[in-house]
Amino acid sequence: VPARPHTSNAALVAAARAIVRADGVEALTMQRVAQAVGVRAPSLYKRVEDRAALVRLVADEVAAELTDELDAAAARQRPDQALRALLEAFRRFARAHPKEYALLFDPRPGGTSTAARERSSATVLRVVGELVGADEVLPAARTVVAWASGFLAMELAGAFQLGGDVDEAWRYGLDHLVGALGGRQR
Amino acid sequence: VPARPHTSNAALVAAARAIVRADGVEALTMQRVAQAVGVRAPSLYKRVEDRAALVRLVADEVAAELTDELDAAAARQRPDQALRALLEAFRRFARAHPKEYALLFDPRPGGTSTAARERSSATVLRVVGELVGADEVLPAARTVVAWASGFLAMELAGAFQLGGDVDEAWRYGLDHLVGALGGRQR
DNA sequence: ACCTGAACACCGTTCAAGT
DNA sequence: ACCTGAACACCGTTCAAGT
Repeated sequence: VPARPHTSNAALVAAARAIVRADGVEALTMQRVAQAVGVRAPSLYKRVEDRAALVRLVADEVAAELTDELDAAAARQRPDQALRALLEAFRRFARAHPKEYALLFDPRPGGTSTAARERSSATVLRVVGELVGADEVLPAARTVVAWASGFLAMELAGAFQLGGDVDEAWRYGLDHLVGALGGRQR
Repeated sequence: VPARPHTSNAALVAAARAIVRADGVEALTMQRVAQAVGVRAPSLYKRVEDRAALVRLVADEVAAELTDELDAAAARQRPDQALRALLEAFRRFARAHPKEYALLFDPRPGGTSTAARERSSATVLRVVGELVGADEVLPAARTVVAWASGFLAMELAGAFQLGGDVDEAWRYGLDHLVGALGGRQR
C-alpha cells in the first residue's frame, strides 16, 4: 500500500523561507521545517539531499527576486542614473528582507547556486559596462558590489555605532563612487 | 581539599584562537577547547560565561592586532598615501589570517567588544579625516570601510568567480575611491 | 512510495558530587 | 577552589520497520 505524500517540495521551500524571513538562517532547522509542513524530520530527506540543499533552494529563490528588482530599477536611459537606481534598489531589497538578503552573502553551507549568481552578475555587469566601458567593467563592477554589500552588511549588523546619519553615509558613498566611475562627465 | 587549576584563562583563549585560526569559528566548540587545555567541557564555565564570551575574547585579541598593524601602516606623511597604506595593511592582514579576520565581521554571537571597535575606528577616522576634513570624515570613513570589508568578504569567500585579476580589481577600487575622496589634489 | 520511531554522533549548558 | 560524570534539551542524519 503506497503511502500518499503529506507535503510537497514547494511547501518545503515555502516553509523554509518563512522561517528564514522571520528568524534568520540559523533558525532553519530540519525539525522546524518538518513541523511547519506536518511531517517528522526524517521525511524531509525524501525531498532534499540535506539541510544545505534546502538552504540553497531558499537562497536561489531570494536571488532571483533580487535580480528581478535590480533589472526593473536599472531600466533607465543614462548609465549613471541606471547604476544609481540599481544600487538604491539593492539597498531597498536588503532593508525590506534583511534575513533573506543576509543569506545571499553568507559564506557558510548552502550559498547561492552558480546559475543564480550568474544571472544577478549579468545585470550589474551590463549597467556598469555602459558607464565605464568594456575594458574596466569587471573591476568597476567588483568595486561597486563590494561597497554596496559591505555597506549593507554593516548597516544590517548594526555596525555603524558612531552616530551620524546612515542615509547620508550611503548617499556620500554612492555619489563619490558613481562620480569616480564616470558619472561626472556628460 | 581545594583542587589546583589544570589550566588558565590565557591558555583558554590561546587554545580557542588556535582552533579559529585552523578551522574557523564554527569549529570552536567547548569540547574541543576543553580537550586542548586538558579538562572536560563543563570546567570551562568556571572561567568563561559561555561560548559567546570566549568567541568575544578571541575577537578582541584579533581586533587589537589588526588595529596595531593599521596604525603602523598609516604612519605616512601625505594623507592619501596614509590611507592607501592603511587599506593595503587591512587586506594583507585579512589574507594572512582569513579565519580570524572573518570573526571580526561576523554578526553572530560573540562579535567584538565596543572598546575594541572604538580603538580601530579611531585609526581609520584619523587617517580619513586628514584627507577629507572633519565635515565629511564619518561618511567618508564608512564608505572606505564598507568597500574594503565588502571586497575582502567576497575575496575570502571565493565570490569573485568571473575570472579576471582580483588584485587588479582591488587596485582599481583603491585608486578610484582614494581619488574620489580627494587623493587627486595632493 | 512515503512516513515513522529509534538510534547515533554530536552540540551547549547545568548541577550535584567528588577531591 | 576547581574538576567531573551524568543529565537535559537540542542539533543533523541514517535506517529498518511500518502502511
